[in-house]
Amino acid sequence: MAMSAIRAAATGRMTSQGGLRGMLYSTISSGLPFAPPQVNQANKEPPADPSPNLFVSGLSKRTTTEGLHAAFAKFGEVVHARVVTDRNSGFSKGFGFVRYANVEEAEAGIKGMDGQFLDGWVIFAEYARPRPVPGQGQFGNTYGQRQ
DNA sequence: CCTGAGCGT
Repeated sequence: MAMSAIRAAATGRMTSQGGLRGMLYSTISSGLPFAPPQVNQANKEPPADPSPNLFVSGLSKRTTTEGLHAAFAKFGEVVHARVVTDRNSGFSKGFGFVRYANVEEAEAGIKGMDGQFLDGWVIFAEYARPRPVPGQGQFGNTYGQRQ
């Protein structure tokens, strides 16, 4: 019904998956105080390779790791979840990462939480990109890599 | 911490 319209507008997938990410804000208003970041709908960029690692964006500044974990735990076993916060101040950057125990759960988590409301903001969930790598990094710690 | 886009301490 009405939710389907919001769902479609939130995900922006409709028929084909365009590469639009940042497009929605907290409220769907007719007049935005500032112009939208991008209107590039001809961008053909594949989301990412299927992995248990999830990249969640569009989070509220008040959303924390616990809220993210609790939200995604409903669709699968969340091994680890983290909301990326600024190292200098410690405030949320507005996005985070969620790692499921399996890729199927990750897919279920995406389909379950992508375009949904969390803390009053529409969040976007997609597969996270593989990190440069391990061992020779800056921290040299086994924080979290691909399985 | 605001303008919010974006792939991590």
